[in-house]
Amino acid sequence: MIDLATLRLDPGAVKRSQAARGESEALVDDVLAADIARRSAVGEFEALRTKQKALGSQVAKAQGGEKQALLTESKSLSDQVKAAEGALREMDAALDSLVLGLSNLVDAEAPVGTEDDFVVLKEVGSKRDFPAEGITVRDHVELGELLGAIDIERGAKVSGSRFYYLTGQGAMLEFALIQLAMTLAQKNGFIPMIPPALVKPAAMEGTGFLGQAAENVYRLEADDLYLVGTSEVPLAAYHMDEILDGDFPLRYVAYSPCFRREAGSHGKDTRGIFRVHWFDKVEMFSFCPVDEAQAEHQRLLSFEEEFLQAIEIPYRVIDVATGDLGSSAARKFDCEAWIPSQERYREVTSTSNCTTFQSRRLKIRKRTTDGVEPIATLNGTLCAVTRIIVAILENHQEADGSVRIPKALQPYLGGASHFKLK
RNA sequence: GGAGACGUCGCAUAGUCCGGUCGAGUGCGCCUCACUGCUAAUGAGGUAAGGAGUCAAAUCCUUCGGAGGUUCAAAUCCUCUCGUCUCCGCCA
Repeated sequence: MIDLATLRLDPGAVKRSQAARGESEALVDDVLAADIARRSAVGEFEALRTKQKALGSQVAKAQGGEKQALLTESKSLSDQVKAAEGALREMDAALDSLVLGLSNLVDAEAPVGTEDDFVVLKEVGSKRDFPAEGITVRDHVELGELLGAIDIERGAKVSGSRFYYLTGQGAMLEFALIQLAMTLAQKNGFIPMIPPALVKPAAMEGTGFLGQAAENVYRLEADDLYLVGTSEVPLAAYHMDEILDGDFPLRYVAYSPCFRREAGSHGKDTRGIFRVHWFDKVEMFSFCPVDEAQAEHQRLLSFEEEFLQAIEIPYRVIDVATGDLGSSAARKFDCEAWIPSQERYREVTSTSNCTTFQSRRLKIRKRTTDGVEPIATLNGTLCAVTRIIVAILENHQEADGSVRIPKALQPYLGGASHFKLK
């Protein structure tokens, strides 16, 4: 949620942000109008309520005929108060729904433009020259079959398209990745968490996933619960309605399943496990003071890079353009791993600085010497298991279809150096 | 799933039966000041959030788990709901 005080002061800035995202500028004027209407309704209601309260205490003390007269007066006032309160509630609701439609203010540093206008910040690691090694590149589906690591056919049989089984070495690889990710995160000061993957509407709404992303969210009608698409949701909502004390940044790392309907991506990445309806993920989340948020964002990015480097995957980092940011994000960096079978970089991690957008919605603040203030929230992927499996299998494949295990993962896989053919 | 108890300002609690004097008392914690060489102890004062308003104040409004209702008036009465605890049932 945008800060209304800021919006009143500088509506132009909000309009520019909306424009940069390719979203409605007119909405800003609508919000301003609704805000003025609401404030006048507040005044009316409060004036009447003050009167009613004063009269009420007179009623309590009065006797006999005087009391009857006061009661009559009070009765008619009561109707006016109810009407004024009703009007105020409508104004409140109208303003709320308008404000919730506004996306976060984009960071001034973020590249302006649409999806393709991202800026490549750097490329790290070296891509293998497979032809030079005499290797015909196999994609992860083929490798997964040869290794007995991924069973996509049966995933489809049991659950439908975009579902899979990890089997044997594939299943163990997931555990190894999680262990490595959680270990690195803990070393970096994150508190490990296993959060619930089903959440109430307030948590989903508060993290901004019921806006433009709503069509990608699974909802359990019978119980009014949502399946989370990322543990960002339960982690952000963990401190919902709380005023935080103590040391910042407050960092959590969670392992959870993630569920996505992939409604808008029919026909995209239909092969393999690159884009699936369910996968497991290790996600970082940080609560931090506003003036430290940008530095913390860089740190989250560096933790993502640390992980990719540990598993020896060539990648690049992109600064995502304003038009491709989620509604909560002010700025976003993606790490894209090199995928040999596609001969291009593909997103494997993403880190967003949501500034105070989520914390305002979720009513999370931090205590200061004189009062409270909103806090910034940031999130970042540490390991999206399926995509990392794709990257590992393809980048570390050998001529016979076996796959080299990067050193950092070996301790979690019984010290083995390779995934062997089944 | 069944039976019962409970949910109040950081924590613990009073107030609810019998509606107005309750935005709400007390203890602890915390902050400021006084006193003491320091600490402790003691004394005095202060100590929720959100909103309207203002240069800033004053002041006013909202909130007693949540949502509705009754009433001139609700922490207090009614309904529903969520959560916690105890006991029973079922179960990984």
